[in-house]
Amino acid sequence: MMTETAELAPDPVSDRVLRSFAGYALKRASNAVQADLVRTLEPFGLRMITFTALLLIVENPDLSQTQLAGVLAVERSNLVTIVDELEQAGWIARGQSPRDRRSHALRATSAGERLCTAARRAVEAHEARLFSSIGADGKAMLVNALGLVENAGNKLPVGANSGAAR
Amino acid sequence: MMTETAELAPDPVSDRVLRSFAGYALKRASNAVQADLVRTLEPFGLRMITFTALLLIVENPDLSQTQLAGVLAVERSNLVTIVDELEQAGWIARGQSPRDRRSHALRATSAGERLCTAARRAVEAHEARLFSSIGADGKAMLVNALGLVENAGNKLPVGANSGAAR
DNA sequence: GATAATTGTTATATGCCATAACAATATCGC
DNA sequence: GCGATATTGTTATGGCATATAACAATTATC
Repeated sequence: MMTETAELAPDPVSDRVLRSFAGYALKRASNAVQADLVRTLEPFGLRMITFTALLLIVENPDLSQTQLAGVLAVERSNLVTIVDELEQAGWIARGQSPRDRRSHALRATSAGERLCTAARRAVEAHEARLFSSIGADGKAMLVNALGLVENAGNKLPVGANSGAAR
Repeated sequence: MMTETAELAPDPVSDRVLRSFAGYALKRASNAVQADLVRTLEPFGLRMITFTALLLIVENPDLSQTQLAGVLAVERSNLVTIVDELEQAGWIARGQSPRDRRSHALRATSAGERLCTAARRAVEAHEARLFSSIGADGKAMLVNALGLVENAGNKLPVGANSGAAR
């Protein structure tokens, strides 16, 4: 939980009280991993959201914008500029859906597929670099534990209406 | 890594390709924990950032805004409205620093200390609820592993200049 | 004493995210 | 078959978080 603290300041105040919360450790680790991921993707001209979108389009040719928005957990209106960015860079194309003239069929271009392959390798190297410190067994346990914690977080107390976490 | 996916859509596309990344699990768990924390703090009229600020002020009476901004990892300019919010609610007060007329000495009021105690208990219950699924040993291992991953994420490759993760 | 740095504040810009509204199109119910 | 309803993608807009710049008052340094 909580906001993350920086590392240096005159007369720094301890974040020891925050470190008693596992949620704080979770947030700090998540932020560090994301910051490293941002640095990893920057040379490819990709942001996290555009890399994820490209990867999903490569893996699911002809998916619609509504489907992509769903799996990315973003509003359809906010997906438009994400898809625009990938299209304008020449990495994907909006095709006509054969069954529904309202829909686009999103496909990666050859350039997009090549970029995706290269970026995915870089992301896998970023993951290997960050998670090698805890070993393969440690990583498997971490991912398993995170899944349990996520499920617990998404289970609401009695009386609360369910909603997607963000 | 990556953006999180929602749970329901017509013809949903699988996020299986994303689940191969541990960073994705990390982000999903972090988002679920944060969403639950937001729900936990809402009845107290606190946001995550204001709860953390209040907790730090309670634990460190007379700290300055610059110190608080440092430990919260926010810009001094953006701390102003956070402190305003706590002050206007009557939970903290900006006092004169005895040694430096530029500085404020931030202190919690009695009401602020009581609110902090109650909110902290609720946050501890939120943590217990979310992390009980992995047990005390599992939680300790998780926090340890997260620390290692965070450290690896903050270690930059040779040639990169160091910067605070966010 | 002059200069530089610090503290807190204000102003501003940008990006992200949410909501509303709409045209074109598809589906549903009668 | 037709009217009502829903869906898809887009545009517009507002709020929030975050970053940067500039400034006055004050402190620290040389």
